[in-house]
Amino acid sequence: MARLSRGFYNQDTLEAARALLGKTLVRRLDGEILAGRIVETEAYVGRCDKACHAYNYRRTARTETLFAPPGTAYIYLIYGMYHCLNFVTEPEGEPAAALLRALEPVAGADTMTRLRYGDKPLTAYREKNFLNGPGKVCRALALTRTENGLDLTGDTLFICDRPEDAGLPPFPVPKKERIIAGPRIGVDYAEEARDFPWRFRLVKED
DNA sequence: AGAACGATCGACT
DNA sequence: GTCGATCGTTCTA
Repeated sequence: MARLSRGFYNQDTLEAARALLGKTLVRRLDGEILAGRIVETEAYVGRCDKACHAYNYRRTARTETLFAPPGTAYIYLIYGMYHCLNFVTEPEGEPAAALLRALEPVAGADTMTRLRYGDKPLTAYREKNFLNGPGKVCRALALTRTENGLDLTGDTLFICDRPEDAGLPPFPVPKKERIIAGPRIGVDYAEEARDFPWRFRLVKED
């Protein structure tokens, strides 16, 4: 199965965050394949970014994963009850990562729905807000701190250019799409970094 | 040891 | 639009 190699992650974080849009994230869970098309990311760069956990190379038990080799999964607990998944970028020792913010479901939708909503009835509201947030994505993929540090070149969690690269049916890609950049969500405390246009979304053209 | 806070979400007005 | 849930991480002392 053709997946992104370590070399992909070993690049500038802003470039990686943009390049991840449209790619297919694959999660293997109990032999089943869960997958989604990446449609929203954010960049976090420890060297220069006060919103990054590892700003100014701050090294703690939590941020240790950000110093790992590129192509490592950085997963942390936020607000005491949700998790966020990041893809570590840049050469080892440069603490930086792309945060996964949203997916379009590609495979394993039934399982993802159950992980996210249990037996609650599916409403239009829930359909619309299925995978459009970092905590939601981690819930639907059953990712917690247990998976922190996973190697993205392994078999449990990885990224492909297209669903076919993981043996999945093709995803109907919209004819016209563009990338929208804007300020990141939830980093108002981060002084000048709050305004960095480091949030990237893949949106359909009108 | 204690306190403050957070890369969120869903319920509610 | 507002607000509370909930707890690990981090810093202070």
